[in-house]
Amino acid sequence: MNAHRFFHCLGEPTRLYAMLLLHDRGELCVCELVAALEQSQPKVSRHLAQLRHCELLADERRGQWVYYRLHPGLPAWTLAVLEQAVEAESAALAAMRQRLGCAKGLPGSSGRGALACG
Amino acid sequence: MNAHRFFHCLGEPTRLYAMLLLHDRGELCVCELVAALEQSQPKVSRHLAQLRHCELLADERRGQWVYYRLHPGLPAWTLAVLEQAVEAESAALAAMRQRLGCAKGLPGSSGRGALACG
DNA sequence: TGCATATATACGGATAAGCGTATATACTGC
DNA sequence: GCAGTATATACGCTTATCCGTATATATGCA
Repeated sequence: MNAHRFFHCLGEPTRLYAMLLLHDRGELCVCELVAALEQSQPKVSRHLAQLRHCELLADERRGQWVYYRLHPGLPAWTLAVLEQAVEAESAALAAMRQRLGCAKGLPGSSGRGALACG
Repeated sequence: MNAHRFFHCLGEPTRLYAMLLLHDRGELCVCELVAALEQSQPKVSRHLAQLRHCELLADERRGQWVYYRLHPGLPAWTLAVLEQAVEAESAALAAMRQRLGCAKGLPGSSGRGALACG
């Protein structure tokens, strides 16, 4: 894993936030990411594919859904970088977490802590 | 300082290595960076200007030379990221340090530890 | 089989990045 | 002023990046 390649991947907001969300939640399916990121499905899917090709993410199909997670082979320094980014982007991350909580009709969610959602 | 902007700046090898060298050495003039990075002067200068505009670097002219250093206003998390990158790029960094040591005819250097240079 | 949902990809076009070359600007010392 | 060194920028070009839209593929269920 090359440092400038890794940073290049994180240099685009949709990719960075997807990485941060997956670091935070362990795994998420594409439609959850689409909801949390508030971006179009093709756009999110394309960026996920790119992160997958760079081996920053791993995917697994489960029925109708494809779940993404951080690639298990990521070196420790990349995780340390992500944790710094979590700190730097805590506000944006909080908003995305809330959108995840509010996401309805997603696999396994019957309102996942969505008590405060309008 | 926005995380994806910062990562975007580090997503290009010349810029990343310039940042790492400056993190390592405190300050360097452009011709030292040109020597260490083994890239053309206009290329290095352009990337330094970009890092300056993004407020990742600060510059100071001293006579004929312009010295660059990490911008004093950089938030702590960016420095923590750079330190992770130092770890990831230690081999490349070692080679660049050696080229710096060997650089002759540079301001203030009469062969700065250049004993082992061919 | 046929339809709905989830996800991926192809296509075309706009914009941004990056580079080499040439040149401009700034400073030094004669 | 002039020559030499250091640095910055302009120009033209090529390639990469990113996006919306449309469509293809995969799965589940009636």
